[in-house]
Amino acid sequence: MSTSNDDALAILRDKGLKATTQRIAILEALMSERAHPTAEEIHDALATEHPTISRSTVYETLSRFSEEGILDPLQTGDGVTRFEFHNHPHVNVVCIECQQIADVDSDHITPFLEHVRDETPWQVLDQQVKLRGLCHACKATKQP
Amino acid sequence: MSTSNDDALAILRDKGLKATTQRIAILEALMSERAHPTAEEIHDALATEHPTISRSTVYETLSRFSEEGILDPLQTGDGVTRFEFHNHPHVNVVCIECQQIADVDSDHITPFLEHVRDETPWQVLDQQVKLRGLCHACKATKQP
DNA sequence: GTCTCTGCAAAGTATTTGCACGTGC
DNA sequence: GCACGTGCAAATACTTTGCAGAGAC
Repeated sequence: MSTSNDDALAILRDKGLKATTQRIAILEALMSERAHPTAEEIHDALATEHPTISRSTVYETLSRFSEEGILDPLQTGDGVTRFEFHNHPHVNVVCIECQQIADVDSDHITPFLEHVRDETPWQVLDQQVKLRGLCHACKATKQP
Repeated sequence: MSTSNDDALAILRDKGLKATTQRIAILEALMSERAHPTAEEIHDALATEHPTISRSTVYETLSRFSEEGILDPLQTGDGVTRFEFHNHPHVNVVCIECQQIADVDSDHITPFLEHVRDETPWQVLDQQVKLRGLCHACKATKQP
């Protein structure tokens, strides 16, 4: 039993979700990934270890996890939903050329979000800061 | 000729886009709307005045306008893309119950975004801050 | 006159649904 | 044992494409 397996198990238990093989596999995959995979990519990535896992299970599991706040869904504008493991507040930067996504940590995020939460009369549950631009490689390609 | 018509015309000219009846209609609709309509909603809204406008024209025009920075596309998580006229930086708050969207202005946004731009090595072209939560009405319904 | 835009229908793609079976607790 | 989760296939919904004709400049 790996550590990440135990971690995944603990998270599921904590949320009162049944710890099935598939859910643990999906959660482990997302915890170890630094990428921001799509439902399809996760499905394909699990195909080797779990050849029988179905698309609907992956979709169902990902949306369940998102509801529970275990994952953050992220829409980058290319029509597919990407997922990342829910971390401390951070900024996602999306490259408009290669669709790559990176995370930026900033000390300014938390105080900023607190300000905004004070300024809206709504009850805020979740937040997302997204930048669009050009990554190193694509910037270089565009300006030779 | 209404003022908003002239405004729309000026924007199209400025971007070097041909000023067709359909484009002016779509742009006017989005400039006067305080809402954040979907492509379908825009198509339906224009049906009375322009019964022959087609879905593909609306989609094509909206994505063209987004490319040019005239509009901001906004994905709220319900699977459809919404559009708003490109304003000064602001925060979008999305109600997870009724899918309503509101805008929040905050003096803290611009300085915050400047900080983040300094903290990433990427070339930032555009930014979006999105909060998810409960609007007044839905909050009241949830906590009677 | 030229080139871009429009409209139609048809295709493509991500995601959801219904339902029978299987599995964790 | 019972509820919840899974897998399959088919359906749905949003968006895109190809192409002929029309309209802006």
